[in-house]
Amino acid sequence: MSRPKSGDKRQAILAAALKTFAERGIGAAPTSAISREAGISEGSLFNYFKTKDELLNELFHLLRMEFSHHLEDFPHGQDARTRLHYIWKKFLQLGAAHPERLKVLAQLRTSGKLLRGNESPSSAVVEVLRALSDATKGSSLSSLPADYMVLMVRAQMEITVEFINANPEVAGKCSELGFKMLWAGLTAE
Amino acid sequence: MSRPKSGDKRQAILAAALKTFAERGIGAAPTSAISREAGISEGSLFNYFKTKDELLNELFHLLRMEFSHHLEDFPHGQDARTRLHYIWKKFLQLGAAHPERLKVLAQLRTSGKLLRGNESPSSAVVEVLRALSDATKGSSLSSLPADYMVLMVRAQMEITVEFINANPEVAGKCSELGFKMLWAGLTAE
Amino acid sequence: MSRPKSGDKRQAILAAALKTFAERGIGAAPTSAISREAGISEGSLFNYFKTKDELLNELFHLLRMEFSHHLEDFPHGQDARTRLHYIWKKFLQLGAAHPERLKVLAQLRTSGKLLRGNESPSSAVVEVLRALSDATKGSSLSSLPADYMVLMVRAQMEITVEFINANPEVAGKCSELGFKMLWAGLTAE
Amino acid sequence: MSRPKSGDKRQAILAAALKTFAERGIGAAPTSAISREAGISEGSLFNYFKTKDELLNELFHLLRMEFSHHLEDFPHGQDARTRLHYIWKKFLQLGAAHPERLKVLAQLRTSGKLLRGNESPSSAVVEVLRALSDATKGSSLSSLPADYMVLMVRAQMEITVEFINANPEVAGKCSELGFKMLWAGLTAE
DNA sequence: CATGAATGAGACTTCATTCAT
DNA sequence: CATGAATGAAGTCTCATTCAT
Repeated sequence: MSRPKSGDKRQAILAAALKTFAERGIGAAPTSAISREAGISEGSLFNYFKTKDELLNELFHLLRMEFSHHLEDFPHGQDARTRLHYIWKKFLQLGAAHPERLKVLAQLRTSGKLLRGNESPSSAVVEVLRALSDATKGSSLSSLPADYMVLMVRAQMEITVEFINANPEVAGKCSELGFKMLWAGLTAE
Repeated sequence: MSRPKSGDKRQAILAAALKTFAERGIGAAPTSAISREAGISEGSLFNYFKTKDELLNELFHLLRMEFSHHLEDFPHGQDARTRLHYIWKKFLQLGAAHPERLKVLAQLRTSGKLLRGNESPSSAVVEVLRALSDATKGSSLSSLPADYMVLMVRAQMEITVEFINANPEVAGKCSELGFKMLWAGLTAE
Repeated sequence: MSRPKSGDKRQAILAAALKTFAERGIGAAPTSAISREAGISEGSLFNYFKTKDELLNELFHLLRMEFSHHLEDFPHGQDARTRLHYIWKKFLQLGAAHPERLKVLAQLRTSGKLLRGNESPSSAVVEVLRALSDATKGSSLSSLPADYMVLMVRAQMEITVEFINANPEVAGKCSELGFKMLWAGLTAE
Repeated sequence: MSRPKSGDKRQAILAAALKTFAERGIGAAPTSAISREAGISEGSLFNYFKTKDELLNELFHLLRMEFSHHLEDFPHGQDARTRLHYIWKKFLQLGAAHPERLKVLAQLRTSGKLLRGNESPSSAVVEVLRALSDATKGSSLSSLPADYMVLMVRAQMEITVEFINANPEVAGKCSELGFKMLWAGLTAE
């Protein structure tokens, strides 16, 4: 991570990148469009991010981190289902409020530009891991790799957000029954 | 008479595109690299595909179709679980045998270059729909949109393939327990 | 000039070239479009014309010659004004009937692809020369180069045709008064 | 602050385009040749002109404007013949001094790439219009469209320049008698 | 640090021409 | 002779990145 030169400007660039990538797709978003959107000069962008790839990686990092900021009233003491349900609902809320974030995250993941090391678990993921561990305690599923189950959960949440954004009229039903499916799967047997 | 436009060459281009996209990512795969890989001249590619976008779409179409060709001994008469399990296993087998196919399919889906009409359900999807309809009959899940459930199933299969390719040592366990999770979710209550 | 292989096909190509050039402009008219318009294969065109430039030159030649075919009832015995007026009217008639011909002729002249030798006077030009020579006999204008005056006459006819095609409602007036101007100029003093 | 976008460079590009178009024809003049001639990189050209077509249009505009700059001692108060003769001579002078300018202007006009709005009359044309209006006052020619007569005058001047450039030894004669023809035509009757 | 002009390596695509069939 | 697939040079334009100011 590079040392901030002007935190504001750095944030502005990342926000501009998010917006531009969401609107035009990563491959079709020139750095010039990002800097214009950020209100800075073309050259300045490269004072904050050495290359476009570095910007991509830092944006990816930021988007993953941001989710954790929304877990402030996480119900730490409660049972696994309650905790997982909390994360599920938060994820869906954020997906509805900022559809572009997930879209860009998905693009970034398939872009082939991400460096290793961006994959260290965020605090949200840590909570998911704990909840999953509790949920599957004693079941045969507890022998599955934790990473695998996290991916599963994330995939189901992402699909649900995507579908709801495309079909808002079924938001309630998908949210409710989607979680029921998820939980039933996790507690199989 | 002139040299006939060769089906072989067309296939060679599609295969070269698949390979190049898998290796370098769609956005970073120039048509020149594809034609070189296919062993033809740069101009020839455009005798077979008017545009790079057209090539993308036809490759997408091909990859989707190909999966259906592997369903020849599909157990039509059997119960829903058996039929879905068959598709799950086939998907995992193909994912293991041709990891690049799924990677490229995912890239194509997020590329933003696909035309409408490429989205009509393949015969594999039709079977999934039927199996899901049978599986959820009488459950509250039957009120979920069919599209949503198909996306769910696909997502879970893709995640599983991806994880197995990255961690081959847990292939058996993930395949078995992954399907158990999926089925338990689908038959909730 | 090359020996005809199939006169019909040769004519078809020239006609197709005329049409295509008129519709799209010489620079934007690929040989493939011409051969398609002519109903032959792309390669065949080059059996009749070694290069595109050769086709251009032969078309130019043809268009110039064709005008002369329309002078069959040329009033050979009459006075200079009558003869020149005959040519003026014929030129305007043909220009109205086949606007694309003049358009293409002008394009060919400014294309920079014409070989020398295409400039030998057509029989129409010969008649113009004679009429001009008679008209200026005894005037100071007779000391002007004959080529210069021919160019002048042609330019005035071309401008008139072009203007009439763009403004058909003033065809009669421009035809009549345009010739009056021309003749008055030629008989100055 | 950055290097300012230099007016000089812009002029250099326009001059290079003029030269390259004159030498090779518009259609055969690649932007790479223009930028090389201008002494800049291939990409830089597009910093000054978004498109080759834009360059064409701006060059056309420039060439038309430039002519008007040479009318500074235009004899405004004098009679129509004097004023028209002044324009005739200026046109011939400039045609002799810069033969490529007229060649390129003619090419641009027939290129089919000019935008509307580039067609508003230059100040030179305005003066021609006034002179023509005065010259034909009371004659039957005054009923001709003004545009038509302007085209006529321009065509005669262009032909004369072209002929003189090809045959410099008759420059004086063509200039003098050419104008006599023009004027006699305009004042017919 | 900010700026944006300059760069030049490619990207995609077109097209005249050739030549195997 | 006819065909049209194959070619590859060339064309226009884009864009990440650099660097003079």
